[in-house]
Amino acid sequence: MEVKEQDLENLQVQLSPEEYVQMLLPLKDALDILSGKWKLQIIFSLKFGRKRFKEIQRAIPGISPKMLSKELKELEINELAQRFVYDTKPITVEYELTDYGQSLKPVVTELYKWGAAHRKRIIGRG
Amino acid sequence: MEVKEQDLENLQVQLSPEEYVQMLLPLKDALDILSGKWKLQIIFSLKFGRKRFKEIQRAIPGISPKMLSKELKELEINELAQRFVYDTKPITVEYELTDYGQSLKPVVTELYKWGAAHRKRIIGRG
DNA sequence: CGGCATCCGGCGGGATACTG
DNA sequence: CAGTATCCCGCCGGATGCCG
Repeated sequence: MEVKEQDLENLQVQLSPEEYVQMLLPLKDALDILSGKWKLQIIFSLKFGRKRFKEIQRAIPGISPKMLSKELKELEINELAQRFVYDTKPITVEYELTDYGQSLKPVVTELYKWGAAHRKRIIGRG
Repeated sequence: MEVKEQDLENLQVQLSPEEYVQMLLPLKDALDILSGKWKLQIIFSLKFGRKRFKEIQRAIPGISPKMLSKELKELEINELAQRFVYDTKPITVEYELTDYGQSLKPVVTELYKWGAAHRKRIIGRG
Protein backbone atom coordinates (compact mmCIF):
# COMPACT_ATOMS: atom_id res chain seq x y z
CA MET A 1 0.00 0.00 0.00
CA GLU A 2 1.13 3.50 -0.71
CA VAL A 3 -0.50 6.58 0.77
CA LYS A 4 0.08 9.79 -1.09
CA GLU A 5 1.11 12.69 1.07
CA GLN A 6 -1.55 15.03 -0.22
CA ASP A 7 -4.19 12.58 0.98
CA LEU A 8 -2.83 12.38 4.48
CA GLU A 9 -4.55 15.43 5.89
CA ASN A 10 -8.10 14.33 5.29
CA LEU A 11 -8.06 10.69 4.43
CA GLN A 12 -11.51 9.24 3.98
CA VAL A 13 -10.95 5.81 2.49
CA GLN A 14 -11.38 2.82 4.71
CA LEU A 15 -8.14 1.18 5.73
CA SER A 16 -7.63 -2.28 7.11
CA PRO A 17 -5.96 -2.70 10.50
CA GLU A 18 -2.80 -3.90 8.78
CA GLU A 19 -2.77 -0.84 6.58
CA TYR A 20 -3.00 1.41 9.62
CA VAL A 21 0.01 -0.34 11.07
CA GLN A 22 1.93 0.13 7.81
CA MET A 23 1.12 3.81 7.76
CA LEU A 24 2.55 4.22 11.22
CA LEU A 25 6.00 3.00 10.22
CA PRO A 26 7.41 6.29 8.89
CA LEU A 27 6.23 8.06 12.02
CA LYS A 28 7.85 5.42 14.19
CA ASP A 29 11.11 5.74 12.30
CA ALA A 30 11.11 9.49 12.82
CA LEU A 31 10.30 9.12 16.51
CA ASP A 32 13.01 6.50 17.02
CA ILE A 33 15.55 9.10 15.97
CA LEU A 34 14.02 12.29 17.35
CA SER A 35 11.93 11.46 20.38
CA GLY A 36 13.10 12.32 23.83
CA LYS A 37 13.55 15.55 25.65
CA TRP A 38 16.67 16.92 23.99
CA LYS A 39 17.24 16.07 20.36
CA LEU A 40 14.86 18.55 18.79
CA GLN A 41 16.05 21.27 21.14
CA ILE A 42 19.61 20.63 20.02
CA ILE A 43 18.58 20.69 16.38
CA PHE A 44 16.70 23.91 16.99
CA SER A 45 19.72 25.50 18.60
CA LEU A 46 21.87 24.48 15.62
CA LYS A 47 19.39 25.83 13.07
CA PHE A 48 21.03 29.24 13.23
CA GLY A 49 24.53 28.05 12.54
CA ARG A 50 27.56 26.27 13.86
CA LYS A 51 27.98 26.23 17.62
CA ARG A 52 30.53 25.09 20.14
CA PHE A 53 29.74 22.41 22.70
CA LYS A 54 29.44 24.85 25.54
CA GLU A 55 27.32 27.24 23.52
CA ILE A 56 24.78 24.52 22.90
CA GLN A 57 24.82 23.61 26.56
CA ARG A 58 24.19 27.22 27.56
CA ALA A 59 21.40 27.49 25.02
CA ILE A 60 19.57 24.50 26.51
CA PRO A 61 18.96 24.97 30.23
CA GLY A 62 19.06 21.77 32.20
CA ILE A 63 21.07 19.56 29.88
CA SER A 64 24.16 17.96 31.40
CA PRO A 65 27.44 17.52 29.49
CA LYS A 66 26.94 13.78 29.58
CA MET A 67 23.50 13.99 28.01
CA LEU A 68 24.56 16.56 25.44
CA SER A 69 27.54 14.46 24.45
CA LYS A 70 25.44 11.34 24.11
CA GLU A 71 22.71 13.05 22.09
CA LEU A 72 25.17 14.76 19.75
CA LYS A 73 26.79 11.41 19.12
CA GLU A 74 23.43 9.93 18.14
CA LEU A 75 22.73 12.87 15.84
CA GLU A 76 26.10 12.25 14.22
CA ILE A 77 25.37 8.57 13.73
CA ASN A 78 22.16 9.48 11.95
CA GLU A 79 24.05 12.00 9.84
CA LEU A 80 21.99 14.90 11.10
CA ALA A 81 24.89 16.78 12.68
CA GLN A 82 28.59 16.99 11.98
CA ARG A 83 31.46 17.45 14.39
CA PHE A 84 34.47 19.69 13.74
CA VAL A 85 37.57 19.54 15.92
CA TYR A 86 40.20 22.28 16.00
CA ASP A 87 43.59 21.64 17.50
CA THR A 88 43.72 24.76 19.61
CA LYS A 89 44.64 25.08 23.25
CA PRO A 90 42.39 24.26 24.81
CA ILE A 91 40.70 22.17 22.19
CA THR A 92 37.77 23.64 20.27
CA VAL A 93 34.87 21.55 19.01
CA GLU A 94 32.01 22.82 16.90
CA TYR A 95 28.81 21.23 15.70
CA GLU A 96 26.75 21.98 12.67
CA LEU A 97 23.65 20.56 11.06
CA THR A 98 24.34 18.55 7.93
CA ASP A 99 22.32 19.21 4.79
CA TYR A 100 20.27 16.22 5.80
CA GLY A 101 19.81 17.69 9.27
CA GLN A 102 18.52 20.87 7.63
CA SER A 103 15.70 18.80 6.18
CA LEU A 104 14.29 18.68 9.70
CA LYS A 105 13.69 22.41 9.77
CA PRO A 106 10.02 22.13 8.69
CA VAL A 107 9.42 19.62 11.47
CA VAL A 108 11.01 21.83 14.09
CA THR A 109 9.25 24.89 12.74
CA GLU A 110 5.82 23.26 12.92
CA LEU A 111 6.50 22.12 16.44
CA TYR A 112 7.71 25.57 17.39
CA LYS A 113 4.62 27.18 15.91
CA TRP A 114 2.34 24.80 17.73
CA GLY A 115 4.21 25.35 20.98
CA ALA A 116 3.93 29.11 20.58
CA ALA A 117 0.18 28.86 19.98
CA HIS A 118 -0.14 26.53 22.94
CA ARG A 119 1.70 29.01 25.18
CA LYS A 120 -0.71 31.76 24.21
CA ARG A 121 -3.64 29.48 24.91
CA ILE A 122 -2.34 28.50 28.32
CA ILE A 123 -1.26 31.96 29.37
CA GLY A 124 -4.60 33.33 28.15
CA ARG A 125 -6.29 31.45 30.97
CA GLY A 126 -3.96 32.81 33.63
CA MET B 1 11.78 39.52 22.49
CA GLU B 2 9.42 38.36 19.84
CA VAL B 3 10.49 36.31 16.84
CA LYS B 4 8.18 36.39 13.88
CA GLU B 5 7.41 32.99 12.46
CA GLN B 6 8.32 33.91 8.93
CA ASP B 7 11.83 34.75 10.12
CA LEU B 8 12.37 31.46 11.82
CA GLU B 9 13.52 29.47 8.83
CA ASN B 10 16.55 31.54 7.98
CA LEU B 11 17.24 33.83 10.85
CA GLN B 12 20.39 35.88 10.40
CA VAL B 13 20.28 38.47 13.15
CA GLN B 14 22.58 38.05 16.09
CA LEU B 15 20.85 36.88 19.23
CA SER B 16 22.12 37.05 22.77
CA PRO B 17 22.38 33.83 24.80
CA GLU B 18 19.32 34.85 26.80
CA GLU B 19 17.35 35.40 23.63
CA TYR B 20 18.25 31.91 22.42
CA VAL B 21 16.93 30.52 25.67
CA GLN B 22 13.70 32.49 25.28
CA MET B 23 13.22 31.18 21.77
CA LEU B 24 13.48 27.64 23.01
CA LEU B 25 10.51 27.96 25.36
CA PRO B 26 7.73 27.24 22.86
CA LEU B 27 9.59 24.18 21.64
CA LYS B 28 10.05 22.98 25.21
CA ASP B 29 6.35 23.45 25.91
CA ALA B 30 5.46 21.40 22.87
CA LEU B 31 7.92 18.68 23.80
CA ASP B 32 6.68 18.53 27.38
CA ILE B 33 3.30 17.53 26.04
CA LEU B 34 4.23 15.46 23.01
CA SER B 35 7.61 13.89 23.58
CA GLY B 36 7.95 10.23 24.28
CA LYS B 37 7.42 7.15 22.22
CA TRP B 38 3.64 7.04 22.04
CA LYS B 39 1.77 10.31 22.05
CA LEU B 40 2.26 11.30 18.44
CA GLN B 41 1.52 7.77 17.30
CA ILE B 42 -1.77 7.92 19.19
CA ILE B 43 -2.61 11.28 17.69
CA PHE B 44 -1.74 9.95 14.27
CA SER B 45 -4.02 6.98 14.72
CA LEU B 46 -6.86 9.27 15.78
CA LYS B 47 -6.37 11.62 12.83
CA PHE B 48 -8.74 9.52 10.75
CA GLY B 49 -11.59 9.54 13.18
CA ARG B 50 -12.97 8.25 16.43
CA LYS B 51 -11.60 4.94 17.66
CA ARG B 52 -12.20 2.49 20.45
CA PHE B 53 -9.56 1.76 23.04
CA LYS B 54 -8.74 -1.62 21.60
CA GLU B 55 -8.64 -0.31 18.06
CA ILE B 56 -5.97 2.17 19.03
CA GLN B 57 -4.05 -0.55 20.79
CA ARG B 58 -4.16 -2.75 17.71
CA ALA B 59 -3.09 0.15 15.52
CA ILE B 60 0.04 0.74 17.59
CA PRO B 61 2.13 -2.43 17.92
CA GLY B 62 3.93 -2.75 21.20
CA ILE B 63 1.88 -0.45 23.38
CA SER B 64 0.48 -1.99 26.55
CA PRO B 65 -3.01 -1.17 27.87
CA LYS B 66 -1.45 0.50 30.87
CA MET B 67 0.66 2.80 28.72
CA LEU B 68 -2.17 3.55 26.33
CA SER B 69 -4.49 4.39 29.19
CA LYS B 70 -1.94 6.67 30.81
CA GLU B 71 -1.09 8.45 27.59
CA LEU B 72 -4.73 8.97 26.63
CA LYS B 73 -5.35 10.47 30.04
CA GLU B 74 -2.54 12.95 29.50
CA LEU B 75 -3.91 13.85 26.08
CA GLU B 76 -7.27 14.44 27.71
CA ILE B 77 -5.77 16.69 30.38
CA ASN B 78 -4.19 18.78 27.67
CA GLU B 79 -7.50 18.89 25.82
CA LEU B 80 -6.10 17.20 22.76
CA ALA B 81 -8.37 14.17 22.92
CA GLN B 82 -11.84 13.53 24.26
CA ARG B 83 -13.23 10.39 25.83
CA PHE B 84 -16.71 9.03 25.17
CA VAL B 85 -18.22 6.30 27.32
CA TYR B 86 -21.19 4.22 26.24
CA ASP B 87 -23.12 2.20 28.77
CA THR B 88 -23.20 -1.01 26.78
CA LYS B 89 -22.37 -4.50 27.95
CA PRO B 90 -19.51 -4.76 28.04
CA ILE B 91 -18.67 -1.10 28.25
CA THR B 92 -17.62 0.77 25.12
CA VAL B 93 -15.16 3.64 25.18
CA GLU B 94 -14.19 5.77 22.22
CA TYR B 95 -11.60 8.47 21.76
CA GLU B 96 -11.51 11.36 19.38
CA LEU B 97 -9.23 14.29 18.71
CA THR B 98 -10.62 17.60 19.90
CA ASP B 99 -10.57 20.59 17.58
CA TYR B 100 -7.49 21.65 19.45
CA GLY B 101 -5.97 18.23 18.91
CA GLN B 102 -6.61 18.65 15.19
CA SER B 103 -4.28 21.64 15.29
CA LEU B 104 -1.46 19.13 15.68
CA LYS B 105 -2.06 17.66 12.25
CA PRO B 106 0.60 19.81 10.53
CA VAL B 107 3.14 18.71 13.12
CA VAL B 108 2.32 15.05 12.66
CA THR B 109 2.24 15.43 8.90
CA GLU B 110 5.68 17.02 8.78
CA LEU B 111 7.08 14.31 10.99
CA TYR B 112 5.44 11.65 8.85
CA LYS B 113 6.85 13.17 5.68
CA TRP B 114 10.32 13.35 7.15
CA GLY B 115 10.08 9.77 8.40
CA ALA B 116 8.98 8.59 4.97
CA ALA B 117 11.91 10.35 3.31
CA HIS B 118 14.23 8.93 5.93
CA ARG B 119 12.97 5.41 5.25
CA LYS B 120 13.71 5.79 1.57
CA ARG B 121 17.17 7.10 2.34
CA ILE B 122 17.95 4.20 4.66
CA ILE B 123 16.48 1.50 2.46
CA GLY B 124 18.28 2.99 -0.54
CA ARG B 125 21.56 1.93 1.01
CA GLY B 126 20.58 -1.68 1.44
C1' DC C 1 -14.20 -4.39 27.33
C1' DG C 2 -11.55 -0.87 29.45
C1' DG C 3 -9.37 -0.10 32.67
C1' DC C 4 -6.80 0.08 37.82
C1' DA C 5 -3.63 -1.98 41.58
C1' DT C 6 0.43 -4.12 42.68
C1' DC C 7 4.86 -5.88 42.20
C1' DC C 8 9.39 -5.44 40.50
C1' DG C 9 13.55 -5.17 37.46
C1' DG C 10 16.34 -2.36 34.35
C1' DC C 11 18.28 1.66 32.88
C1' DG C 12 17.91 6.54 32.07
C1' DG C 13 20.06 10.09 33.53
C1' DG C 14 21.68 13.35 37.57
C1' DA C 15 25.81 14.52 40.48
C1' DT C 16 30.39 14.59 41.03
C1' DA C 17 35.09 13.98 40.00
C1' DC C 18 38.61 13.43 36.73
C1' DT C 19 41.51 13.88 32.07
C1' DG C 20 43.85 15.26 27.49
C1' DC D 1 37.33 23.33 26.86
C1' DA D 2 35.12 19.12 25.75
C1' DG D 3 34.28 15.60 27.15
C1' DT D 4 34.73 10.54 30.04
C1' DA D 5 34.16 7.55 34.30
C1' DT D 6 31.82 6.10 38.15
C1' DC D 7 28.31 5.86 41.36
C1' DC D 8 23.65 5.43 42.33
C1' DC D 9 18.83 6.71 42.81
C1' DG D 10 14.24 7.06 40.79
C1' DC D 11 10.81 5.95 37.97
C1' DC D 12 9.38 4.05 33.64
C1' DG D 13 7.06 0.64 32.14
C1' DG D 14 6.34 -4.66 31.57
C1' DA D 15 3.75 -8.61 33.62
C1' DT D 16 0.10 -10.18 36.06
C1' DG D 17 -4.25 -10.23 38.38
C1' DC D 18 -8.68 -8.20 39.52
C1' DC D 19 -13.01 -5.46 38.87
C1' DG D 20 -17.33 -2.91 37.18
